[in-house]
Amino acid sequence: MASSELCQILNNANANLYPSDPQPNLLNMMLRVPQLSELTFNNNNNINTTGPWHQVNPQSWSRQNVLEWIGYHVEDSRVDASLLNMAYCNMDGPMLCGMSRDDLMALFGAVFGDKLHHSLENLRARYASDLQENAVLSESEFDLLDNLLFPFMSVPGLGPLLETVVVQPTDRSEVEYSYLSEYRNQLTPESDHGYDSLSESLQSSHNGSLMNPSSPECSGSDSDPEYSVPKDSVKPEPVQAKKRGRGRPPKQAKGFDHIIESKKSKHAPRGTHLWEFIRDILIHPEQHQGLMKWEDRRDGVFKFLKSEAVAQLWGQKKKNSSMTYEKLSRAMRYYYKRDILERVDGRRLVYKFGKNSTGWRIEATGY
DNA sequence: ATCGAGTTTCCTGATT
DNA sequence: CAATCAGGAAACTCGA
Repeated sequence: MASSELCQILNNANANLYPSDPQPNLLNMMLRVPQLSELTFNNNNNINTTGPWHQVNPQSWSRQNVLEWIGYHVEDSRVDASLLNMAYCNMDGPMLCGMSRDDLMALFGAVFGDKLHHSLENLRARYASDLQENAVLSESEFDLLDNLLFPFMSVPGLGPLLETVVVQPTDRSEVEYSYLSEYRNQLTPESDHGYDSLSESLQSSHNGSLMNPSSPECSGSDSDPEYSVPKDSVKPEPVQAKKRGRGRPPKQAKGFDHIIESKKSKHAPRGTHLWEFIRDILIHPEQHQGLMKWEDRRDGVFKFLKSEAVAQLWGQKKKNSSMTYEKLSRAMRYYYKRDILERVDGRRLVYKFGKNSTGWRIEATGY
């Protein structure tokens, strides 16, 4: 997709959203249609950029920083990004900091808006008490961010957009289409109500608050474990038992090859290793209630509460409907050799993070 | 084209 | 008995 087309989409989306009726005060300031020049950034020449958002005081954030920050929380909260309107994201740090909790909740919905507000307050407090505005993050913090930021690209809608808007390398058209086609391929006849594509979702008209809790669209996304485990969407009887996914081919063809197009994304996204997936479930318990729990938070000992559900989630993430705890646990056991996990003897479903795993420690997660 | 990493799948046997 | 653990072997994808 050419950048001009993207700009067109954004402009159309905003024109649809805000035809003529002027909005009051602060909101009004934000409803200006973003111009391409404001939304594109050169890789080597970060106009509008002051640095990574997590290293800069929110008061000094550029528009790009704000976009990245929102994108981070979209992924973190498993929000269906196709419902986000980019116009709401079109603000810089000072403007963002001028918004009240109510403003954010009005724009982003009660739950997500509140989360954004909470995050913003934390960041502001941190920088208020820390004069080193551009302090370098610890290794573990960087590691965590590195792992958490990359999954943007797997957020329906926002992923491709952020790739274009935020990263803007020389040619992303293939990547964008790869992502979009992947999302489409994930849709099944039963579940085909969440989103169609970035452009369609952006061009559709959402009135009022952009997050509508009652909307069925709010309850599912690719990385949205509890809400969209495709219990009944597994397609039986593949037309043809062709090679699929990683690993030794199953004896009996399973899965939904005919749904997933053979041409997959060339990228193996970072931050998608099994242990990272497990870690992220553990450090975001509010989003994965009852799946896993810490046995000893300090020492990194954790337990599977719903082993098969976690396996299903992992399978969902890897687009492998035949994943089981049996197989997942085999992969877990391979981590012992690499000191990513340590053995916990005599306790079923209990594992412990090893010295080569990162990002789970309290000081790194804040949880 | 090749290789290594990181799984995925299957399997057998042991343990809880 | 079912679920889980252990770990070997082979197959596979992806990125380098």
